[in-house]
Amino acid sequence: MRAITHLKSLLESILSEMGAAWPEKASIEPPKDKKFGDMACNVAMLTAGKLNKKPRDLAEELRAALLAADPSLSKVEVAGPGFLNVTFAPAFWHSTVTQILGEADAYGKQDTGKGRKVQVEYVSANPTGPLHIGHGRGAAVGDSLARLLRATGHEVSTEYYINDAGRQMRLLGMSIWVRLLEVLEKPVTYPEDWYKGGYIIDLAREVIALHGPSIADMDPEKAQDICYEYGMKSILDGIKKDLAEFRVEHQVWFSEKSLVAGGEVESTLAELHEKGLAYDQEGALWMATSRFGDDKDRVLRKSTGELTYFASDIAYHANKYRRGFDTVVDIWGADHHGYVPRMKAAVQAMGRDPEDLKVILVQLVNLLRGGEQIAMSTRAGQFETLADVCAETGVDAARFMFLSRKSDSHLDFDLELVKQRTMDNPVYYVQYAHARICSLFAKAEERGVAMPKPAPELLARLDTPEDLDLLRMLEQYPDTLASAAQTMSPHVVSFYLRELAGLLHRYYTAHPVLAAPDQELMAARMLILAAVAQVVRNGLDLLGVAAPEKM
RNA sequence: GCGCCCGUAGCUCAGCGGAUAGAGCGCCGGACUACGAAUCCGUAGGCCACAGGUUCAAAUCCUGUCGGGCGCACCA
Repeated sequence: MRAITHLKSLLESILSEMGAAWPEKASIEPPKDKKFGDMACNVAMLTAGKLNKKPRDLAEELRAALLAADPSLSKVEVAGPGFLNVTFAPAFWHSTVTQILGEADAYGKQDTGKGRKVQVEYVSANPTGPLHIGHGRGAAVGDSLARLLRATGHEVSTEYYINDAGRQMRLLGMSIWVRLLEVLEKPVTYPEDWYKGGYIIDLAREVIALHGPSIADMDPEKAQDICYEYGMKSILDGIKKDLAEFRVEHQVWFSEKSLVAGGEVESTLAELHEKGLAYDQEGALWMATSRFGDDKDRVLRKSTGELTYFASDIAYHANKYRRGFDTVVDIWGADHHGYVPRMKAAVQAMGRDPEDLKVILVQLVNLLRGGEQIAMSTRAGQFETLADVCAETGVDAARFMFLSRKSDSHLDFDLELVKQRTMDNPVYYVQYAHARICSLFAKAEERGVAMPKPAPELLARLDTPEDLDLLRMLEQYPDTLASAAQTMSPHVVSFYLRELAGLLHRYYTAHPVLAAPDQELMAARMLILAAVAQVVRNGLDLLGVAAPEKM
């Protein structure tokens, strides 16, 4: 981070003296190949035209100016069509160790969000059954994203929307009721589309235990209400427990019912009417979403008089903005992608920029065991639920797996692989890096070696290629965090950690620490390892994965 | 039929305007009388689905084709 911002400000001031501004598209980034130095910049190619110069000539001028401006640049070269390849003096990199150890848990945090209020709504599964593994992925992504946004200076609130009104809930009540009658050996007529899972039978038994068998003789509608109330509460409790177990916290649990009861849906519809964005046709109430780029208009209230989910979703989002959020992030299953245009339309109808709503689509998870696909359909396979999966693989492994892919690509989740404690399984590779360092420090303590204080003379001993690779990587951590937050992609962090862990393991085999040739070198190496451990810890924390000291 | 996402090493995936396309696994061959071998080192493996275009520069952007997934209800 420092390297980039530092270089950029140098170049900006040089360019402004030449009468050119920093072009938006200009980039400063570590080149793929180390032989091109620490940082490569393409600004000469992009501004040469404006200054009426050849890219390489401009690059040469910038090179000279850079070297004159800052002694911490040890080398600047012009390469290829006009790249500036910059190398920093080792002391520059050494100082990142001091910075990391000084900032500790705060290293990498930044205020790019400038306190923007962001809400992340995720999971929000209908309380009609336990969470399955697909919800787990959404939970991991949402939770990690919230951590990422907090670490970059956003004011984040996390939320779970409970669909406790409408048809699905009636179906839940009916399903329990039907099972209840079965259990009591009463005549049953089966409704359409009911929930057939085994847990429904358990719920039915519990209702019987609570209210007695006489419930079967009650007015069915009343009985179903009881069933629904009990079932929803019980299932929701289960969901909360599973999420807590998965280290996922929602600060707000928002009830759809409360929205309806509070009249917010009606008032939202009235507002749309006033704005001329809602109209009646064929006995239904429609919203003119097609005016905002949707394929067609959508129904708000069916001709039966029933509200659609879309209607309450609009009211819900209006409510979110009323609460003062600048940006609202919704995390949905990818099968809902067709819903995005209408929701964006609704946001615009509220007079908002469609960008104020960010929808992250999470692809469904393909659950495997040893390469064989496990059916995820209604038939309750024994490892289908999130809780069961976590019990088998552990929370760390499951979370890391979920966060190690782009969220919009399909994910193969192989139970055999995820629970394996080998290097096939990246979570242990990363955790091992941390544990390795910790156990080294434990050994040092045994031998009465104290953790040294960072000092430039000491750090100057870190001069091998492995040292510099590691230092550069450590310095890159804040940049990684920034780009992960900016693109809302937690997987960027997990890729970074794997790479950092790789460098650490290589370092570890290449350079003895406690057995270093002299005391000073030992101290210097302890410092760089302490910095690595700190960054691994910070990164894993963003993923909600533990950094164990022993494994 | 229309729309969205995706086709990158044998497998699972990064990279999404920049310089010779990367990682892990798997294969093959090496490294413990050194701080944890849950590790490391090395070899092999690619016309980045295909065809056009835009650009000084394309895996990356645009168009089309082919293949895979998902949506297209007065369902959620």
